[in-house]
Amino acid sequence: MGYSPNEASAAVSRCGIDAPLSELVDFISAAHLSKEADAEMDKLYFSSHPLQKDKKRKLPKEKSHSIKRYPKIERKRRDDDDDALHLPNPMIGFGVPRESFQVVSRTLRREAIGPPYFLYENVALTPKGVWNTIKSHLYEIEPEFVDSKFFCAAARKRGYIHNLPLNDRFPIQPLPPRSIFQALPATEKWWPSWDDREQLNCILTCVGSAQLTDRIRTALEKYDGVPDKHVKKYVMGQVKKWNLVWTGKNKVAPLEPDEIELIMGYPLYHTRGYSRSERYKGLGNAFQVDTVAYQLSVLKSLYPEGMNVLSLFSGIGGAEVALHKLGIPMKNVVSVEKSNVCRRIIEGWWEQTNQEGKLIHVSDVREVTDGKLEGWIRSFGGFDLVIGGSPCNNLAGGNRRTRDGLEGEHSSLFFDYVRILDTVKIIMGTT
DNA sequence: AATAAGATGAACAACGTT
DNA sequence: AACGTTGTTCATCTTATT
Repeated sequence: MGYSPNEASAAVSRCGIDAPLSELVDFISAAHLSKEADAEMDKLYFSSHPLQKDKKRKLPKEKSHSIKRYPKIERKRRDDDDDALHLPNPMIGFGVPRESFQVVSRTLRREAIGPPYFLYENVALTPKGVWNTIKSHLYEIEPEFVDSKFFCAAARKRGYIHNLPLNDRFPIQPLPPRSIFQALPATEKWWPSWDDREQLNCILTCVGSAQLTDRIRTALEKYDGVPDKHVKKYVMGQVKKWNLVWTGKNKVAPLEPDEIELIMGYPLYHTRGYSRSERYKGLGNAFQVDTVAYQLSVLKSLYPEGMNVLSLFSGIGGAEVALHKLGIPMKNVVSVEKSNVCRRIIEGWWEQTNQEGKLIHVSDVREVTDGKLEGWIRSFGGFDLVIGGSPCNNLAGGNRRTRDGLEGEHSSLFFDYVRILDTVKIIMGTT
């Protein structure tokens, strides 16, 4: 039962860090560079997506007499009491690398304009109305919904609200592998032809059980070649639900923590030294580094001397890692994180990467009082970036028990993010 | 006491059909 | 327009094991 150290180290060698890059996802190109920010926003969020339109157009045959190309959207626009946000499809936000569609400008309310810059993150698929509430507390800025499958080998649908510039974004180099085979080359020899996955589903905090692996193996061993239709369907359903990969004949297994570290954009062994449960939890709750870094990349030219960062709900330090990988120096970082395991992970990383800046740890957002903020701001000369994703526990689809919305026990800490951001802006005199 | 393992659906969007 | 189908999801809790 469980996974032996041998399996674990074998799993490390499954990772293809230096695998060459090639196109695997079939992108539809579209050249749109709009100067009309508002028109673009409207197109992006209140109508069908431009890429989707092109996709439709490229289909060989189309029933052109049909008026109902987007029945759902039409229905929504009529019915909804503006409590449902439109998720872009494909979920590429204001643009992703290697895709010509880009939104390069937008208009923000005066009180939303930085500095300080800020970036807020949470899961895209919340209960209805949540993102509208979040948006209403963050200067009515339109969320940017991005799926990390455009940056790495796993899906990760997230919403980001930020006041960052949009022009001249750039990704971390080298671009990470985006297919399963590139990210996990050793799985290819065991991969059945009838498993058509090219990318993984979202990395969660829990993994599939060994019993499930056994059940799937038993089901497959009855067959010599291709299994029956219903067995195939059962297996595909389970491997997708639990994000399993092929590690042997008729054998599937969950991803190893080391593999997840690389897919999520962290250094290998970023979370090493802690229990598997802690590693899965920390990584499952984390930023996908490349995705966030793409949005933060515009700060590099603005802060060549480095930044003062207020990192809320830091987790395993996704924001810090992203800035570091972008080559943006950190002068002072105030990192707020409840879990002491996560705090130690950040501290370890801070040491290992020889950071010259100063790291200050706070264990609870409620300890971040006006007075503390005032002290830091006086000492540093202000925060340049306030970044963080508040707890998603009560919003996430995987939560069977307490998915009770933004007012839930943990997710309501969002309002502390708002409180702290507001206070920082007031003290810095930008409102 | 810490850790691992296993069991536990529903909400919601996307897509298809009628 | 309406309705059914398919698919995805930063989790929580209890129990067993170390």
